[in-house]
Amino acid sequence: MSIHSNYGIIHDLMIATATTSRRTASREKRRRQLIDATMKCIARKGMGSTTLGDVAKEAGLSQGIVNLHFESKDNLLKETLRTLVNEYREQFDKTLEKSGPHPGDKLLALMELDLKPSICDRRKLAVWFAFWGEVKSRPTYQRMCDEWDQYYDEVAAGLCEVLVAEGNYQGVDAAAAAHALTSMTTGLWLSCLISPQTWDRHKAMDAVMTYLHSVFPKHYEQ
Amino acid sequence: MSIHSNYGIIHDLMIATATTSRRTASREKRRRQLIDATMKCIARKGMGSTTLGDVAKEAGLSQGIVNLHFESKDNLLKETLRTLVNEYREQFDKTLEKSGPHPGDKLLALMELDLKPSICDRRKLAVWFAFWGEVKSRPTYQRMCDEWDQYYDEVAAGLCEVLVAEGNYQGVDAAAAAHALTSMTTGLWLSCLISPQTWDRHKAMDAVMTYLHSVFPKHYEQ
Amino acid sequence: MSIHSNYGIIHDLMIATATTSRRTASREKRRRQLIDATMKCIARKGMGSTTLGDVAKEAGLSQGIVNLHFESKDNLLKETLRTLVNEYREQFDKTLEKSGPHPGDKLLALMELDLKPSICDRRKLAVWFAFWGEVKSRPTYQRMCDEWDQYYDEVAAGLCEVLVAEGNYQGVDAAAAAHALTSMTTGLWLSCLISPQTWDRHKAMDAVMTYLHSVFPKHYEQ
Amino acid sequence: MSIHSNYGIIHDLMIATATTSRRTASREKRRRQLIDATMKCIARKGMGSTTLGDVAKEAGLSQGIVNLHFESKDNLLKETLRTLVNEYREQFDKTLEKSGPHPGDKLLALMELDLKPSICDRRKLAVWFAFWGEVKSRPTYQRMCDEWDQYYDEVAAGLCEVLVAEGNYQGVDAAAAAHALTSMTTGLWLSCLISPQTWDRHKAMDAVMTYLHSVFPKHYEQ
DNA sequence: AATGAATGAGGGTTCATTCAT
DNA sequence: CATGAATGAACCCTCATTCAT
Repeated sequence: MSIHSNYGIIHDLMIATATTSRRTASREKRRRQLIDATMKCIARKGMGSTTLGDVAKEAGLSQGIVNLHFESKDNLLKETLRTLVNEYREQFDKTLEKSGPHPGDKLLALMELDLKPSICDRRKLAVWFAFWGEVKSRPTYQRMCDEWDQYYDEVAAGLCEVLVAEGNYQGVDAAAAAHALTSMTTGLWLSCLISPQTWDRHKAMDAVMTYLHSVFPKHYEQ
Repeated sequence: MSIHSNYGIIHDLMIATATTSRRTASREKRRRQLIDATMKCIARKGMGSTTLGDVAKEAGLSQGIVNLHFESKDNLLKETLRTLVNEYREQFDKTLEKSGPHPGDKLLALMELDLKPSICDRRKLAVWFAFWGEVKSRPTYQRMCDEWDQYYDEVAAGLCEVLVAEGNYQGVDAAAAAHALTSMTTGLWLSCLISPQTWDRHKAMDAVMTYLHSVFPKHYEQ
Repeated sequence: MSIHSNYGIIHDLMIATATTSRRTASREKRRRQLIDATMKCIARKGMGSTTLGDVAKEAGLSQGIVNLHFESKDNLLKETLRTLVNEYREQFDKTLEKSGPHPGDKLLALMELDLKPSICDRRKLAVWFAFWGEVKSRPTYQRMCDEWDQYYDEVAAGLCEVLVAEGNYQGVDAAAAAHALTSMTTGLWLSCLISPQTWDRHKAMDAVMTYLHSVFPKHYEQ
Repeated sequence: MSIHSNYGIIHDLMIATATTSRRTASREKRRRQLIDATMKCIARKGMGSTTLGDVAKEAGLSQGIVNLHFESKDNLLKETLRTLVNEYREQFDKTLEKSGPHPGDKLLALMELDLKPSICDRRKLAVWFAFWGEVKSRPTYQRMCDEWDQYYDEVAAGLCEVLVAEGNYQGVDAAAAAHALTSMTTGLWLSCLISPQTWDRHKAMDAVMTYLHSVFPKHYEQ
């Protein structure tokens, strides 16, 4: 499968936020402001303890504001997750685009992205894990996360395939290797979240490099 | 560091449940019954939507029962996490003990444990992720998870060290490799939770084997 | 008491709407438009569930419009009741004026008016009953309804008096008979509202005729 | 149709309240207490302005009590209407049973019942009208009121039929006469509600007697 | 030890009202 | 005049907790 295939898998995730027009500009800005406040609250107080009052206060607005713009708390959370995913995806795609032309460069760039300060930040990670913690009981969350994961995996698998072919690595299942890699970042995020004193982005990057070097020794130096 | 060192790191996790005596036997049984019910509810409804009423109903008991045995909901959840960790630890230690004598066997056995049906089960994983989702805002949860992670990492690192030494693998940081491995299982769990139709325990095990084979080729066959 | 006396009893009910001038013509039109929308909403959703938002939407105008024209919801409702009463009164007076010259004709015409489609319509009746349902706790409503009832009763009593005198009906209390008659229409309205499948205007008219024939056999045929 | 037929028409209205048992005795008592409080509040403040807090305070209990016993405000109101109807029906049936054996006696007794202090009381009437005011937009209320009305009408029609036959009244439609009668009480109730200074039970009774005397002169004296 | 009725604080939500545009 | 975003009080409802039994 080519690296560039299936980039549109989660295209529908974008639709909802695509309606920003001149007339609704301020409306969209408000929504974004509230979503940002929501993330901050979730990071600070946890999902279960985040009330609409907290969100409103965090945004410097009034009680009823969330229901005015999102109809319900449920919807606010859904839109927050959607934004979280879209934002990540944007950075993901931009990274894919701007990184060196070689698949090896791209794969490394993606790993670096995952461990960049803007992403591998405890506050942001807390929000991701908060949503993942509800995935089992919230089909909507599951679907959104699933779509994104599929996409990420396919891109990573595509890149690994090229590496495997290029390096003529014997007995390496590109898809499995790719997923091992993407799984690793999730696990490293948890470490950063749970053990911030033991783990940081740099140690995490070391672990990733160890892996890359082991699987694709011809492409990645120690 | 030896494989068998520091087994006592999370010893204090055990204290709370160690007071089981003849006189309080039924009390402990009730507590356990309620904790089991709590896990079921969290898996089914999510942490935020699990009420003490739900737990009581799930246990087939009456409304006030939780406060009678746990004083507060907060405490119930804390004890639930403690139980979750302890239970995992017991299986972990037993696996470590019963598996083949060679560190390579033990490492593999631990990986297999993580992907066993009794552990890599969506309902159980949902509970883990539910707690992880609150880690950032609940120092108590963080501490419990942290202690456990430290332990797991040290054991895995100890095993990897032996492998690295034995295999004379050049440029492999045993600690990093070990953590990459433990991180991977977390990520694979998330995949199983989020994409049950795409991922299952066996595909996850493939990813693990790919990794082991790449990092420790002399110890693990494809 | 003459039939034409006391027409001015509820004269003050008119004051509020009497200020229509050229300059405020459009203002009055808007008010009327909103009052109509209010009635429609009350009929459809009930008084308690009718919000200013509903009214504005029904009128095809914007949220704050009602407060702009009526200052408060309370006031809107008061004006709605006033309009309801005035409208009925206009038809009442016109009927009284245009019907045959004989009191017997007039009395019958009034009864027919009450059971005309434009009045004995479930949507309209729903509005009347909605206000009557609040009479006990709203002195303003009570006063408006009371004034109107007094007027209606006096007119009806005046007509009946003439009939009693003319027919030399022995032992008939004109006032009581009149009130029995006006009460009947109220009850028949409730039947039309509650049991639209059982009751309609024509059956109701039969009941009225049965009564008229019984009390004033010389004036009304079966 | 015989007087005694179809007494069971609204029998199903009774079912809901028939579950009073020893074990639920206190529960039923609470429900009744709350329903009584609800009626008082509706009479005093109106249906739209009656909050669950008002009801609880009126009952001398706490906020959440209503939802504990009735699940929702909607349900409380529904049960209140049911109680209102059942209570009336009980008095109705008892009156029918205990009154003199002759249909003429029974019909008169029913009219007297409607104008008795315990029924023709402004507070109680306010509750009836409050529900009638919502009938159009609440099918449940409509159905309950409708069933009751059908029953009342059939009984009254049955009694009138006997009178018509006995008195050989020419050209009197028993059903129409009966309904005219029952309608009248509704209208008289409204008069008592709206014009308490002008109307009272006794004047209302005069109107009823005027009617009875006019329609069935051989059975009722002036 | 266990029940389950009762409490009351606090949540999500609605909505009359205000006000900048 | 008219709009519609914003406010914030007050509602219904939930639920952890208490307590009499």
